[in-house]
Amino acid sequence: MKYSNQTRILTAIDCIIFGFDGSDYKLLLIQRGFAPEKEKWSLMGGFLQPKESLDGAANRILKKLTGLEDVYMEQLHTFSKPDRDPVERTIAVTYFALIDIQKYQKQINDDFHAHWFSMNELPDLIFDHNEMVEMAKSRLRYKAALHPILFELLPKKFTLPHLQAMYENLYETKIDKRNFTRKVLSTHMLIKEKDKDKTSSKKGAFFYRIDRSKYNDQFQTVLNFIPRNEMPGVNE
Amino acid sequence: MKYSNQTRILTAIDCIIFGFDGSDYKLLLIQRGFAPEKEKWSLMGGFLQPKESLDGAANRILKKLTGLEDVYMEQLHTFSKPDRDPVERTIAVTYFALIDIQKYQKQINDDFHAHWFSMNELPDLIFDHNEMVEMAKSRLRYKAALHPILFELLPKKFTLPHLQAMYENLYETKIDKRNFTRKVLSTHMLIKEKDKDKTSSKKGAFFYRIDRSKYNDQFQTVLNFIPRNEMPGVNE
DNA sequence: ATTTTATGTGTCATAATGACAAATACTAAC
DNA sequence: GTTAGTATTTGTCATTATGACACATAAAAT
Repeated sequence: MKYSNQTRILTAIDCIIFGFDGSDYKLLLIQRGFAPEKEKWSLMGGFLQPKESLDGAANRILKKLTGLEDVYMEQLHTFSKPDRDPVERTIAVTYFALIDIQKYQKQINDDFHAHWFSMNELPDLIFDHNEMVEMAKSRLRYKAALHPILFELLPKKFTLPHLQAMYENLYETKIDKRNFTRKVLSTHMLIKEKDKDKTSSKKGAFFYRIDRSKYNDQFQTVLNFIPRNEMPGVNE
Repeated sequence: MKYSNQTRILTAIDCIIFGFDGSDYKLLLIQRGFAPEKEKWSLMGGFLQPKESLDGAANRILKKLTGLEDVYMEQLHTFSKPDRDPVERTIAVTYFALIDIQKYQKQINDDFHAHWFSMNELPDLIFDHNEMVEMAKSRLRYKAALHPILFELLPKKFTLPHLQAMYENLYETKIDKRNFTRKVLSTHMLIKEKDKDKTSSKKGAFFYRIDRSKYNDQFQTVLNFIPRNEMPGVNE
């Protein structure tokens, strides 16, 4: 038994993959290997398979490109303009993923000619992928203003200046060190290590790591690391 | 030209339609008119048509049931378990809508045997519609804690006790009148009317209406009408 | 005139926030 | 060995936001 007189169409999954290299946000893009728009830059994607859920497909696609599993990923939005893919009608379900750029850099499958682009210097993308990226950036800014989601971009050990740079960069603002540190440490989500990162200063900055249980407990809590009046970019 | 060797499937749209009758949150459900699960309660839905976007489909479906247009509606999530519809593989894109329950005219279209159910006393729904409703409730609680979205449920004129009841009911908490009023009025999104609602007290409560321009300006702003520690239900 | 009932309003103590500058640890240069 | 240089680290104070708390008021009903 089937539903009669209804149209069946393709379902694509596209992944917006974020990284942070210490000073800039990056997006992982690939060079499309087939027509149309061959060799143009694109999000990593694929088609939904018969026995697969969307979450399953997104994870499959992310793993194919990066070799990684158990990555932070959430469904973003489903795009559906009738002519968004000139070949054939396709709706695209987008996911956005946050990965530790160090961890994944060497595992990238280069079949796809993947490349990390600075989030602020992206090439033109195929179809409606520019629009997808804009929505993902907007969602990231929104969510990061309220939840400690940016921690997903960090390596196991990181410093407070590193963390602060991540927030300053995302909201294009300067934050007072003392106030920022106070707020971050008051959550008790960070554990101070004994060693320092000496790469960026002579004095060196202490490493910290995430207290995973505190992090998970407080993930839903509405935080406020950024001064409220410095959040003009927060909207969705 | 087509993509070869890929599976094409049905795309459904399902709408979670919220209302507030002055004391309780309601969901508008219909009795499914065809097999399988005929006569079981269900969300209002339909299939995506060839030349239609998802937003277009959602609005079409909402209008067919309620007669209403220009309603607050946003895409919620796309559901995709391979066997979620026993007839045939279908992915379902859900939308949630907030409407002024007074504007809904049942006589407009009773082909669907629609009925408003209390949000806390819902019948069992077909397929994965229970899960959809749970996600919508969760999203509503989350978003309403941060943005003045519940105003979309209100009639043109409403009272402060009416507004407060909406928040108290959603978060199952009591809020101090004085503190609530202070916070709400400090946004300047409300305009006091000269007349009163006499239906719920002898003294009567002044009507207010929304200042649309202030409302639009501040919609993205992160608000805090509910005491933070009273928001255990806020998560997404 | 009195009672009744929901509405409308003000104060205070505490917590959170933003603004602000000096000392420190280490390296490198002399 | 001393000094200079640079990013890191840390504390105070004034202002604002918040939560806790109780009584007067308007209008209808008796």
